[in-house]
Amino acid sequence: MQRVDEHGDPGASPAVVADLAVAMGELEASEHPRWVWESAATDYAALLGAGVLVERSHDLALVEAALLGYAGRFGESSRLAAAAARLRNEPVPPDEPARPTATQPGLFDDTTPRPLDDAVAVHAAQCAQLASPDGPDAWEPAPVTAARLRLLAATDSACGLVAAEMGHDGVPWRIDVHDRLLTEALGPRPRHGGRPPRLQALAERIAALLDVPRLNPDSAAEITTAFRHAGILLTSTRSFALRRLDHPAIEPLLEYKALARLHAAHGWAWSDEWVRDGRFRPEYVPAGVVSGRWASRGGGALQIPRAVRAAVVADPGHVLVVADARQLEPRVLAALSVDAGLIDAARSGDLYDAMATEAFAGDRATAKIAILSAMYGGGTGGGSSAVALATFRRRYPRALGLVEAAARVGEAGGLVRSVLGRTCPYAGVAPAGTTSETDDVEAQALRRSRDRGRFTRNFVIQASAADWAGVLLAVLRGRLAGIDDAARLVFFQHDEVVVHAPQALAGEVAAAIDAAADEATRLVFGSTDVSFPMPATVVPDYAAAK
DNA sequence: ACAGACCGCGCC
DNA sequence: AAAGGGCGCGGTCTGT
Repeated sequence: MQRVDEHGDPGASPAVVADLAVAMGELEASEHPRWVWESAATDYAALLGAGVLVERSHDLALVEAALLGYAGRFGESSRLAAAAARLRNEPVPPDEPARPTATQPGLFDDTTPRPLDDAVAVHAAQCAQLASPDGPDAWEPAPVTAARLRLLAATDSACGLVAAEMGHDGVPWRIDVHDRLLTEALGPRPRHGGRPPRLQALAERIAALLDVPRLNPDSAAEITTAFRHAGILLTSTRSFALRRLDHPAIEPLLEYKALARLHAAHGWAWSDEWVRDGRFRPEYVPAGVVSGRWASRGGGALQIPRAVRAAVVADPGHVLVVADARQLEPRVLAALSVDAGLIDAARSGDLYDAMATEAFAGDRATAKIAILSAMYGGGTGGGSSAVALATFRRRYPRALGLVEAAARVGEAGGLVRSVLGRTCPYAGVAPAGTTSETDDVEAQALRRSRDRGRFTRNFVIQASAADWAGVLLAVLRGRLAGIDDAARLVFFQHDEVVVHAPQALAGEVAAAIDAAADEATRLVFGSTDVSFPMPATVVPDYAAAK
């Protein structure tokens, strides 16, 4: 263990302790320092196992990743060993292949001496980079100051703590409720795998209606052939395309697809694999997505379908406090662009409603399409979304100007950053399937350029929204710790949090979420007129939240 | 037989 | 109605 100051300079010489978890627990209680470690994903997980919680950290791997991105150095390893080797101008050792966290050596079971000097050196270098950011030219929606980049580093580090704690605690999950939901939808669980009764019945009905014995509805090729024999040419077997067709097999096929999806992705096998002791325990990866959104490994944690959310039930005497930031991305666009009209709309609790009243003749759906098209790069065809986008351009010129500026930079091959300095990667190779032999080279280049523009256009918004959500999470974690250890974040999904808490604390938790949203807004956007409402509902189970 | 690409769909 | 951003995952299909 080594003490360092806020610039990363070491003070006294390293201390050797007999029991690291005990020593850290004592220091945490007496001094609540900012712990510097390679990665909460490995190091904090071990500490949590020993029952020690910490307040603050500096996550070398997460900060290294953010700083590498800021410097435009994508694809380089953010592991401590790699960062230390770069500092020493030595060859960078290859990353070990990813292993499940449980089997990774952490602070507590590594038999080799920890590279304490490496950690001290890399930390000091990161502090220096955070104090005077240095990176390639990039388009920024707001100047990325040292203060903003430091906030990004602190936020990613805090999110590392939240992710480790959520992974450790797990999401409350009632397998009996889950089983009941599945049985109601699919029929009883088949004993030896295979299709549940309702799926089998639907498959047979579809086969009969298309006159193809043993037709497999999961096979796009078989479905396409079967419909061709029935006189219908399919361009795709996606639900939205099928829905428009007129054939008696369509309705059971759509039903089959929905139920088959439930069975395959979140059915009994999923429950067997991912739920233990009444908790669903996925692994969260903070900033695992280029935009800084979280990713997850295993169990599809960020895609829990509405159909099974009733299985997320609070423990006896407890409740779930569920809150999502309403229309987060449009509000981020309003705050970044300082568009007077959009800021006006963002004063309202329902931004789309306000836009509709102001500019879309009261048509909320069209108002929503207009702003989503602006942020995602839609409305380029001649359809109704193009008309909506034209109205948006006229009424909210600065907002559209911001995303179009970001798109132009991307089309020209440049970099863009989020409000806190998260930086988009350079264009990679064209994804497979986006080229065809009939295209000439220029057409392919043009499409790549436009795809890139759509990506950077959205990146500015999505990544800045992820900045805000990360700060919210970091602030909320601190506020919850001030209420009671029993009030725990158990789920986070882009713009939504779920807190599991004793019933008596529900009101305090809801107030903490509200205050955390305000604080995040002030930290990220300063004194903006845009409000970021995050109303909480107190529910017994997740399905009751919306 | 196995690996990786592709598709489709759940979530935001 | 139409088709634009980001993911993870399971099934099929294809190439070796």
